[in-house]
Amino acid sequence: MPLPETQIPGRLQAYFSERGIRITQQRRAVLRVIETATKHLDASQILRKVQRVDASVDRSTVYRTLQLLKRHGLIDELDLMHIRGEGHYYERKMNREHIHIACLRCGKITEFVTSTYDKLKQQVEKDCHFKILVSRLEVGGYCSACRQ
Amino acid sequence: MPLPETQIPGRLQAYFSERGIRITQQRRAVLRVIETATKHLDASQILRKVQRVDASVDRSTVYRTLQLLKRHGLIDELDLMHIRGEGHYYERKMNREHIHIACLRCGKITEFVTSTYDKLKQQVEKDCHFKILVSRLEVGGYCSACRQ
DNA sequence: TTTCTAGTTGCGACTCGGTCGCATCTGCTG
DNA sequence: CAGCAGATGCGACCGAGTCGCAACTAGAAA
Repeated sequence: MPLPETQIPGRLQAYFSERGIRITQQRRAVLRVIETATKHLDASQILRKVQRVDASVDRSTVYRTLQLLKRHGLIDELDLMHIRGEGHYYERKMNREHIHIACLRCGKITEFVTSTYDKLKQQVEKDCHFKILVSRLEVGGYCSACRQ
Repeated sequence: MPLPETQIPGRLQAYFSERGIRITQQRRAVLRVIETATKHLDASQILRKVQRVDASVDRSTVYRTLQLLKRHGLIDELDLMHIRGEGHYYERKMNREHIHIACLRCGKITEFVTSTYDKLKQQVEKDCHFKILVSRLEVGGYCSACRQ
């Protein structure tokens, strides 16, 4: 019998409890929003979604949780070429790093995975004697629809 | 690995006068600072350097000039993995796009040019039917010195 | 050389993303 | 179930960047 959905700890929550990081109601809500997000969210969007579950959650709690996740390498921070505003977008860290392709006209974000990216990072590590922990490749331009 | 200084001084100003963009004392000072910079500067560093020449230049003039340069594709805007603060860094657009490698411990920024990067961008254009105008690849990790 | 004006500037007020200090509260372990 | 380290909410704060407006100026035209 599977547990009811609210009791299934997500991957992020599992990571927290394994490491003895305290899981609070507020954190659980933030993690849930990030885990179930279908697109890139910025901090204020995350806050709004969290507050639909628990209206008392504060901005700073969301920011602090995002910092925590970033420090543990569980989320990636994106700029998305500053298409809308100056803030950052967040997404769960995926198994495979991918390229973010942002259309400067319609604002659509596409993700693209290719082994060439992995090769490029390997080359940087070798040629520059550098240990890569995070990388971010963002591309801006016009998608095929907008070029018509 | 650092790029050679191949830029002819005054190119930005030349671009302006060719296009009939008004050249003011303030703009001249900002362009000069950007053209003679030996490292990546953020807006407030540019302002400080400009004010050493003309103390009356205002923040907003620097920001407006940076916007102008960005719009004309004459400078690149960098995040540099937010090593110090949230602001942006600027550099003259080079002939060849390069990767920015930021050491998360000592803060050193290295630039790296490779044809693999060009190939990767070509692949994105082809596979995603996307016209790339700007791209930004930033890498964070530990340099060889900091790993000792 | 002087005149004229569209474009630029300085200023101050503002927005917005993000941080911090502090009093209060709460997961968690014993 | 008690104790407390660590998390939260709140409000003040910070720094980056923007904007409206009156004053100024580069540079074309006379």
